[in-house]
Amino acid sequence: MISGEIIKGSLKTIVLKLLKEEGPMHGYAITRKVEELSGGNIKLTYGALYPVLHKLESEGVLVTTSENFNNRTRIYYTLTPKGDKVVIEKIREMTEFIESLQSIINPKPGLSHA
Amino acid sequence: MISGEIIKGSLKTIVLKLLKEEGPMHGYAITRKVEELSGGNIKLTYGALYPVLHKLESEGVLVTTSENFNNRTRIYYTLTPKGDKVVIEKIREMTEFIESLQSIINPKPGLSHA
DNA sequence: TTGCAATATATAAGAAGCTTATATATAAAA
DNA sequence: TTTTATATATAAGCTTCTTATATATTGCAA
Repeated sequence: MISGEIIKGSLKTIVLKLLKEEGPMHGYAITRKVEELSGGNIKLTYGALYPVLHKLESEGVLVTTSENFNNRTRIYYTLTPKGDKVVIEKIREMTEFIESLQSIINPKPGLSHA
Repeated sequence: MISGEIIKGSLKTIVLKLLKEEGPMHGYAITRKVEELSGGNIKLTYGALYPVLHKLESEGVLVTTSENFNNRTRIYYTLTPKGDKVVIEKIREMTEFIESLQSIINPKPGLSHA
C-alpha cells in the first residue's frame, strides 16, 4: 500500500482521467475502479474524493445526474466540454511530472559522474 | 512548469535520492540539481526545502556538516545508515506509485471496453 | 560606486490537499 | 441478527507546500 503523502496532488487528475475513459461514474464506482486499475495500491478515501468531486462540479468541469438503483441514490459525474479540455491538460502535466521524476530517481548512467 | 499541487508528497523522496546519487549536498545545490535533472520542470522553493531537510535531520535520516566557502556558510546534508534504508523504501514506494498512475492514465487497450 | 544577479540559509503566515472519524441508509449474505 | 457491501457526505485536524520576508556575501556591469 502506498503511503498517504505521495498521492497528494494527483487525485483530481486520476478522477478526471477515469471519467474520460469510462464515461459517467458515481463516487463509489470511482474508488473501486482506481483500486482495481492500481492492483490495490491506490485506495481513495471518501473524505478526499467527495470534496474533490464537488469542487470540480463547482468549477464547471463536471455535471451530476442522480439515479435510483436498488433504492440507493447514485450520483453520476460526467465531464463537461470544459472538463474534456482540463483532462488533456492535467494528463499532459502529470506525464511531464512523471518523466521529470524518472530523470531523478532513475538517472541515465554516464551523464553526471559515471 | 509543473503546477504546485502535483508535486506534493514527492519532495522528501527527491531530496533523499539526490543525496544518495550525488553524495553530500547543501540546500542551494539541491535546488539547482533538481532543476537541471528535470529540465527546468521542477523548481523547489526554499520554504519547502529547508523545513524538509530539518525534519529529516531530526528523524536521524540526515546529518549536517558546516563548511565555509567564499565567506558563505554551506551546510552539507549527508545520509546516515538509517537514511540509506529510508531511501530504498521511498524509491520503491514511488516506483510503485508511478506504475499505478500509469495503469490509470495510460490504460492498456483491450482490457475494459475496447 | 552603486546597483543588480547569483549565491546561501532560514522562518512565519497561510492555503491546499489529504486522513480520520463520524453520520446516515439499504440490501445481501452469513 | 449481525456483518459486509453498497452509497453519499461533512467536520476536525494534520501535513505539505507557497508566498512573503529577512539576512548576508560575491562578482559583474553600468
